Amino acid sequence: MKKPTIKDVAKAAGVSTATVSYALNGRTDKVSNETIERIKQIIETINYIPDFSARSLVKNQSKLIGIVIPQTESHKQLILENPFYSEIISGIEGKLREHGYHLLLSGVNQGESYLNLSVQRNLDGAIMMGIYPEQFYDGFKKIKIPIVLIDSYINDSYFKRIGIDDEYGGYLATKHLIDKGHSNIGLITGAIRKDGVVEKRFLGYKRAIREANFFYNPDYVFEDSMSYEHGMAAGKLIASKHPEITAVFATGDMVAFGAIRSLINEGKRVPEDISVIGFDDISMSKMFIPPLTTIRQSITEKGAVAAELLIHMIQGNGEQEANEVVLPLTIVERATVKALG
Amino acid sequence: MKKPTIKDVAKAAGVSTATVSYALNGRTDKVSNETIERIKQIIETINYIPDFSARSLVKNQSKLIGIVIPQTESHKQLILENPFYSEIISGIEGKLREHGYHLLLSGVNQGESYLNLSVQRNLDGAIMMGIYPEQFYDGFKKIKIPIVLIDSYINDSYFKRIGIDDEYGGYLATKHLIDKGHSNIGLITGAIRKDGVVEKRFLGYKRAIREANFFYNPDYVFEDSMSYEHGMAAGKLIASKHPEITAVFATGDMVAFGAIRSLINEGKRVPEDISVIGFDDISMSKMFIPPLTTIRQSITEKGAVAAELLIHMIQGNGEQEANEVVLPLTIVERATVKALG
DNA sequence: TTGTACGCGTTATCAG
DNA sequence: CTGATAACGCGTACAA
Repeated sequence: MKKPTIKDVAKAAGVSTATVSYALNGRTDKVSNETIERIKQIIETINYIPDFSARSLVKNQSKLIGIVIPQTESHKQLILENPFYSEIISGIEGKLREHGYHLLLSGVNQGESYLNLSVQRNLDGAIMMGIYPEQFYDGFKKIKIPIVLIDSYINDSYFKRIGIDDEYGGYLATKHLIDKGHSNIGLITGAIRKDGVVEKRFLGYKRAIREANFFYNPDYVFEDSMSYEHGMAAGKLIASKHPEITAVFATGDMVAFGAIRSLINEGKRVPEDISVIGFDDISMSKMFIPPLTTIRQSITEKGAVAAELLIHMIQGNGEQEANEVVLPLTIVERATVKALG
Repeated sequence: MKKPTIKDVAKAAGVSTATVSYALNGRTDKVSNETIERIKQIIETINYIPDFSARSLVKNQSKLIGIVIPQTESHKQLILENPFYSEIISGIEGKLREHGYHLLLSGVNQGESYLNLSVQRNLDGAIMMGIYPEQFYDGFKKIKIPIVLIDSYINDSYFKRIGIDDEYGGYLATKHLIDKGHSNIGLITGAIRKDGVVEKRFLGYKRAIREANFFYNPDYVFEDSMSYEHGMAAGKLIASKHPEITAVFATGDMVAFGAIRSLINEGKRVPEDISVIGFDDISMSKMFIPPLTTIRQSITEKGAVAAELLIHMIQGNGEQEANEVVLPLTIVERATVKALG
């Protein structure tokens, strides 16, 4: 048997579909309480479940939220291998569900646009991570979909933002190394792009260096991608070409893992010979051996707050709220940084 | 301006909506090629994008696939912290998208059922990981939603299954340790439940032990949850109470990480004092220090194949295909197992 | 409370 | 053979 519709309920209850609809939506002004009770009974027994497609069509809201995350080069796969993203998604999904929304997780094929998806599926909103070409943002503005940006420094009041003070984080990490007596401090980082988080962390690094009256040496920054592999490559370079470097700030934990690995491969001990500090505190960081000293941000909370902001925007309570939420940062000292001398 | 509908296209093209619909679906038997061309032009210029909700309503297919993954106790959050799940989701999403489907990622609130979601959203199919109460499976059968089970030993021809030979994997891991000269081999594992993957791995462990004519000692199996924390706890126990154990088989890589960590904390060296072998080969395993020796399965492929199976079922080509796909297993020797003596 | 038009796209039926 | 008309799927909300 096919699934029951609102008509079946109406028929069984001996009322009109309108009444059922009102009852369902708790419009006590439209239907008497007794009728509501009776209808609820019937819904129970025949096991009626409203169809979201139909609802979406008439109410023009899908209760569906999209999430835009970077993809692999080939655009074939999401980079969920990076635990940072999966943790944040966890946070988003939980909060969304709490408010009756669902999460549509999709990458985008070559050439196509996420905008298409948003329109097709009638997304009520979307959460974006990473930075993209400007036209990408413009597209969303044009179709008026509420957007929350995670870790973005795009300054446009159309979007709400949630992030951390990356510059301060970079400063904090570097300062920590300096306080421990290090002066030749390497930076291993993903691509430094304008308005990206990495740029800010880099800026913080430089500020700490300058503040300590050290010489900022561009040769000490190893910039490529935010990946384990790049960490490996940079670590190797440092071990072989820059033995004077005694400490490294990796702008992401995964990068730090790679660096530590190759440093050890090259015969260095961490932290005895060289200290490493990471950034993010993904769940793996405390499990790593040695446990990673890093700048902690609450990743799951970031996701949850992003979801909350978005829901407020969707429900129209967006104005009375801050355009930007900045989450706190702390340093968590574990076992990869050692005081010098 | 609001988004263009099929009517707008029809008006602009001077044809009926039916014609536009036919053109869109490439029904060359219904519309002349020229008309199709002209309509396509117009669609381009006014930027028309069909609405999936409307489509879903009439075609009764949503192009939406659900995915059921275990949740944390509180039912608040998905366990995406375990990279195993995120990697598999990566694989699923990529393949789904390739075929024009999208992924709905949702946990389930306390008391509610995933069935509700499936009906509401008109899911075309779902992929399930983990094992659940029987009624859960029955529900899906009742509403006739195609389901692919990942890592399940539920034997019911209604479902297609994708997995590995877990018993063999458990055997392989244990045998490897035995071949390296170990005889007192501990097992650290998640809950051993009937028809679960863990049970099979456990069985493989026992088979290898018996085959080698060793004594199977129940005291050597540390069963709790498939978590880093349990690995830690078990490792500590082994170090303190069972110094005679020289090798450990952890039925999941995360568990192995935890075990190694506490073993080291307790002053043991891995692998010099005690060997550890894991299971799964999540991407983190090769990054771990020391790199984890483990039983490798292609997690991403598992997801991709699951998606493919499901799509075939949905498209009705399910019968001509195997009910079960078993992916290969290999042992990857890294640095946590050492030959004895 | 109810009848019903409506939202959007599909498709069976009918006409040119 | 090309194209139009109209009913339909499901739930909502306005006018009565």
